[in-house]
Amino acid sequence: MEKNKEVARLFEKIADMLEFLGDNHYRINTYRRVAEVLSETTEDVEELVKTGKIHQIHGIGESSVEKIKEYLQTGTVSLYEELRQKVPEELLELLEVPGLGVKTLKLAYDRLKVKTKEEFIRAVRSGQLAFLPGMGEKKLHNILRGLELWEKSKERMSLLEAYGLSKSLEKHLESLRELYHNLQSAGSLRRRKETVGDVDILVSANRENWERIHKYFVSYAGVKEVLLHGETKSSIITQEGRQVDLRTVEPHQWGSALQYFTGSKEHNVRIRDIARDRGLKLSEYGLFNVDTGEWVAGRTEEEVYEMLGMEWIPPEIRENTGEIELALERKLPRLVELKDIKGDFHMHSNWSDGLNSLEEMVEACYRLGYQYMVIGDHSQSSRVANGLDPARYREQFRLIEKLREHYEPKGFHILKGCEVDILPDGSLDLPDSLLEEFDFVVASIHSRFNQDNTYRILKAMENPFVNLIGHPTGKVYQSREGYPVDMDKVLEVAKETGTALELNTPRADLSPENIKRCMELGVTVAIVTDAHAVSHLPYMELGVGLARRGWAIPELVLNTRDVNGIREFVKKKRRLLHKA
DNA sequence: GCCGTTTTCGGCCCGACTGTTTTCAGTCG
Repeated sequence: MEKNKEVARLFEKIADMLEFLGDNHYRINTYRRVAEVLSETTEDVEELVKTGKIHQIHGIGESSVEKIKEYLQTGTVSLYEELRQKVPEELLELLEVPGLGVKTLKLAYDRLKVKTKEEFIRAVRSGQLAFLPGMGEKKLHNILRGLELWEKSKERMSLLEAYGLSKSLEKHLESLRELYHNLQSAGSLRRRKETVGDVDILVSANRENWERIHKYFVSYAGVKEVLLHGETKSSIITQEGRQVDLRTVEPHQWGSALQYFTGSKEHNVRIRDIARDRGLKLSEYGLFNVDTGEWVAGRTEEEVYEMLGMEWIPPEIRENTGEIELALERKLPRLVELKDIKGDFHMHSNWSDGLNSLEEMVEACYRLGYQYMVIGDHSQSSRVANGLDPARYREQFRLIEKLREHYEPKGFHILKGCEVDILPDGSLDLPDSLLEEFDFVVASIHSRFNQDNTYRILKAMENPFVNLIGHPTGKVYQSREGYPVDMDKVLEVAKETGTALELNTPRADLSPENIKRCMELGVTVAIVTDAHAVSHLPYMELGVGLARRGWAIPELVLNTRDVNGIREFVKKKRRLLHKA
């Protein structure tokens, strides 16, 4: 799928360049749309061209197909080459900076003759930019802050990016399957941290195969630079500037190495202390008797923890925040697992701002083995997201009812739902008379992110038809801090009203601390993917990991209930609030 | 540039928010 990303990146660049030149924005938007479709599709672009299926994809027209073909044949597109002559390509990379747009870059280019990222940053820091029309003190300050955020975000990647990258490399290594015993990503990715520095892939194999494995690893298509190429360790930098390390160990070292490279550092320091107290020494090569130097354990992680007198500890909670004490007493709670998950509550179709049709989303959820799904397209006030008005929801109901005839007999349930906007005054974007007809309602804030929004959330939870508060803190990783919100009050009212709080996987906006508090107070959490395409649905695995970091137990995770349990959850709140 | 049960032209990307302004421009979702 590297080719899909390459072509998508190229179309994205063309769009940016056209925008810089002030081209027709509908045309620009088309290029962006093609890029999006290509990067989200699950099929290989070369295959799509070969079979001619590319012509059937909505949003990709004749002109785009020609450019894709040209790229696949020649490695570039003539329009792109032409644009490069007219546009300072490197400068446009700064469009990633929050608060910086094409107009500001153009202004600096025209007036200050700024052509590179370096030159632009220098112009901002030296105050030169301030002399340009429309540039006040605050604007300059915001650009500086944006630059800081941008530079910081380049240091670490989001969990989603790291996950995608590791999957891609795992797939690459898959063709050597007969050469190794085990393969797994370790480090903060395995611990499901919100941000990941670099991806660590660990492989156990017989020593004679190591050389071939490393050689093949560095031949990955997305490599920009090979930092290190050895027999036990190799490091590459990808086109996106991300580092991936590969380490090889012998099969009998697998468990101790996985334990060692998973961390966290704090957890491992404590674990090694415990080993020392028992006359043992723990390293990535195994657990050894200090006196005799004899190898004691290391084949599996379970074996290592067992020899240290404790039960196996899930990677997501290895932070030395109490998990070791509980493991020694063998009193760790059973955390929620992917296999407990019976459905997803928040996703979009192309009825609003999703990429795939409702039919495609339904089929994909069915194939994931879920028992149910909730479609949750945006409501009318989200105009950019093509939100639905009551009439279109009712039209969607009819389609859902039709699809049910096919899926219900298979034991798969399609629940009518929506993601209704919580308006500035805390009221909802849809009338109660319509909300009542949904099987499940998600309510979210999509405006006024800079103010305290506690009152809006509380008011929405008081509505008997609202079952889940979408992305309750408003945080979006690396681009938005989230609005101030009084979590104590939100948790209290969530508990009182029987409303669940959303752990939104791509945003990672319910922190492990907040999830822990939900667990302590008995507030139900729902893990959702907020999928805008079929390809996003498997992120559930990461959502479960994020929940586990907050020590989430199955009893308080809504997705572990069966469809009757969900209907009961909805009914219970309606009964409770109607009485009041 | 793409699309079409209003179909080969004309509509699609609108409105909030912020900041620099005195009536508007840039960014973002």
